[in-house]
Amino acid sequence: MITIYLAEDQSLLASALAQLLDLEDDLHVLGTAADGQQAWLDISREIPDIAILDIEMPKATGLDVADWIHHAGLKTKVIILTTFAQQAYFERAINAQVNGYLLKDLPSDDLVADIRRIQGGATIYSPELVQNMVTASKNPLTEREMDVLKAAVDGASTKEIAKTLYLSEGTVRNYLSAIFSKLAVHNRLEAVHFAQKNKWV
Amino acid sequence: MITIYLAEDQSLLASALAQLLDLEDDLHVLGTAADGQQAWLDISREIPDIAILDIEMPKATGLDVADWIHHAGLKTKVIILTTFAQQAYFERAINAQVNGYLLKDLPSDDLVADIRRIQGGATIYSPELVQNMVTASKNPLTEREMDVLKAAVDGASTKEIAKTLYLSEGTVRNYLSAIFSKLAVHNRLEAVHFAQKNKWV
DNA sequence: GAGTGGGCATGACAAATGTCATGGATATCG
DNA sequence: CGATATCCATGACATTTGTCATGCCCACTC
Repeated sequence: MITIYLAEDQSLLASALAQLLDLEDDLHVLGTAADGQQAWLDISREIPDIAILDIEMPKATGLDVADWIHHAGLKTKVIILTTFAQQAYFERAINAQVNGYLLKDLPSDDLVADIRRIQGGATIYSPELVQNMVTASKNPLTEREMDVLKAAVDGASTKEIAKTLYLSEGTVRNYLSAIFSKLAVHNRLEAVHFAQKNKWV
Repeated sequence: MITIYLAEDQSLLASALAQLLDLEDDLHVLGTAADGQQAWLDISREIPDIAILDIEMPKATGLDVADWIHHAGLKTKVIILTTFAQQAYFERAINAQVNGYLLKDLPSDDLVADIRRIQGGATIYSPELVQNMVTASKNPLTEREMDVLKAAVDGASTKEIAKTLYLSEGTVRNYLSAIFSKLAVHNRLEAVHFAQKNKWV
């Protein structure tokens, strides 16, 4: 019997999936949570065979929980189950040594099959993501440039950015100009769009 | 026996939900689709008792399909099932006279119960949304202002906007200024954020 | 150690953006 | 009808934003 813990903040999916998995003879859902904190509390106490974690959840993300499980040395195998193929997320998940990274864009039968294979020792990454890893546009911005860009996404003025980062206004404008140049755009709005599209922010 | 058609582009949720609903003695899932076009083709041919439609799908949204069902005068009852409580979506759904508007943030057992009640003639709107309808911020922008704002969201310069809308640059700047004033912001980036948050664009 | 390249920081200057006052057209109300 | 209000459109002006040349510091290479 494979014991499973499910953390997913969209109630409909969580409850549907929990019921469905429980119908399988060899699977048993120990519990579910709608936020990362609760998930970690339960997982660390019950030590399920498999933890299926959504990424975007209140209080703590699935990646946070994956880190904690990894650092605590639990035997629980971790499956990240998320909506989109986000490079940054994926890289972090690999570092946390998750056993599976699957997209919600797969049929539930496949998920069941993957759970069994992962329990058997396999590591399964969604093919789309592995492919992406090669082609994905690397972020060409320096750390400081990212600081400035992050400070600018919400529409803060040069003056405000300068104040929060303890820079002169000219410096802030210069960073932004460098960012535009690297991203091949010509104003903040376009730069923010670009960054958001690539999930840098 | 209540026949159901399910349109949902997230495969995992679609397949999980389909299996789950089918387990109920009095429910039967005729079919599923991952895009609006396919959903309409099937629904118009098979005329299920209930169509459960996600909103954001490829090719045609669930709201498009709801409109078509309404105008074709099918007996099929429509349930919109979506993630977030978006006022604009909700209003359009009401105009299409949908029989239910539910959020994915509810347990699957509740969904099953709501399906039965709707088949029995009830109309069920998510309480969050009805409440929102009262407090929701109405869009204070004029038609022309919206034109300008839409032209500006992708980072177009004043000159570009002026050209596409056949206005002088001064006029474009003036519209933007009026927009900022009405939205209580001070630059394009903030205005775009505001508009996107309220789903005006 | 000299030379090279990259990141960090700045100020001067040019270009784009935001604000304001104004005028015409149209609709509403007493 | 006149008074009032709203939307559309514009140009003048002030402010903010974007570009460029420059200098410093550090790491790497020859």
